Amino acid sequence: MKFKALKGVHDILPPETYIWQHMEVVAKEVFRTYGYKEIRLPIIEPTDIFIRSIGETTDIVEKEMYTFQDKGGRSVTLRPEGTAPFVRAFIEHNLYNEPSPQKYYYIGPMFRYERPQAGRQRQFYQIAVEVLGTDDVKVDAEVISMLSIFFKKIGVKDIEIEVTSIGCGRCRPEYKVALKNFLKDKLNIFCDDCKRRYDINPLRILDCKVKTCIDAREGSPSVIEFLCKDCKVHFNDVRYYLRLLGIEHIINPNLVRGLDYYTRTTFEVKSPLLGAQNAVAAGGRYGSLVEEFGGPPVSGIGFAVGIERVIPLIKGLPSIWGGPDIFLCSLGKEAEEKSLLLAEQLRGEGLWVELGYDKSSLRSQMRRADRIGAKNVIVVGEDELKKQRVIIKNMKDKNEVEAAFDVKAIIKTI
RNA sequence: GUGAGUGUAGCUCAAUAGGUAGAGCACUGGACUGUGGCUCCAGUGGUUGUGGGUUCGAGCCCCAUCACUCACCCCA
Repeated sequence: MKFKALKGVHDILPPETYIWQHMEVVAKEVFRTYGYKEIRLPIIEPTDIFIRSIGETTDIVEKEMYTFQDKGGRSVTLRPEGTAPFVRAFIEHNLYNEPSPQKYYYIGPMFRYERPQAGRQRQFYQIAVEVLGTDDVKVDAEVISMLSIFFKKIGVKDIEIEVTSIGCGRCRPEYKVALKNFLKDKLNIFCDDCKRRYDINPLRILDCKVKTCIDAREGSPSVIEFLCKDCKVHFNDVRYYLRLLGIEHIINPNLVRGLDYYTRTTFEVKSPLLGAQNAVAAGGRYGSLVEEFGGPPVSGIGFAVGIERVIPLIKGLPSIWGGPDIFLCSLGKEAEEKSLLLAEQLRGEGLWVELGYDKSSLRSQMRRADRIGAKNVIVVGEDELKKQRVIIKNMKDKNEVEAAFDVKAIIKTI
């Protein structure tokens, strides 16, 4: 019987784990300079928080959630996204009593029961940030700027930032009506999916890739024209600050977000180098989610980066993948014991030290040292023990020197 | 959930008209009693995804099933 990982769930092995670590280190460092603090959240939550926030009729809730009953009969769900759990925690711990705005980030797995394909798995990882407690447009711009700087710092260049505003609870319904009116008499031209979307989520028709649909929606009203006065001012300010910060971006009124809680600013980072799933990060403002969850009437904004989607965009491995500082070759039982002790002492000094564990010839130990990329080899044999000295060989320039059988002397020599 | 493609060694792939599975890389060891990379040699490793069927005989043909991949839907 051979066991396998579940469909859409992957092991992440070295050396890829080094890229993951690198990405997390860079993210944390960038976020720190903006004042973000880490928050660690459960990956399992009461089912209701997702239904209430993401939206009852969204695909995520209708067919993609890992939902089951626990032994106490509660309906629980592996989180399909992070904002709802974050808002739950924010309110539960009264974090709005901290100085405003509150800035947090979290890193971890999300779960969606979907058919896997390039850039999509059932367990996937996100690096996400959330800012609560302010409506200030500068934050919208700053969040997008931080995201762009993060990509720059990890060396991802082939990306485009798309921004739009989808209005608020007042103006969006008006736009929906106007859009449906415009599309109504052309409905027979559209593909089957779009016909279905017309009733469920007409905004999504704007995102359809079918050529006839693209032509048919030509001249449709733009969400931006329908923004109410406040939303319009807000969006114009976002654009102003993005320009001020010199963030290259595209205004895409057809940008569609899948989650119901978004209001006003939404944005997406795409890469043309990826497959059909080309969004590497996405986010937006959520104006009333906190209040709907029983918290104070504060607005929030955040984004999530899909780690698996960014990985293929990072060119080459960071050079942290080196070899051991020292490889100890030993010959004979006494030498093996002395080497074991010496290794522990050297490690205590912060060095990466490997041993030739299996009794084998010096040749074979040397070969092993070479294969794993050891920088130095120390030979401990009978002669050396007798003289209480060791031979240190630099593997790169092949030079050999002698040193006293002593940690300090060895460190000084290498 | 829908559609298409692919399944042979750890990895990349061979196997002519169906005749009983091979190479390179990797790994381990040797040539070189205590010195790596190069070279040469050897070894480990496969019920050809699985189960049926056709056939004297199936990696190859047929059916089913599973897995993986890509795309749709949808999304990070």
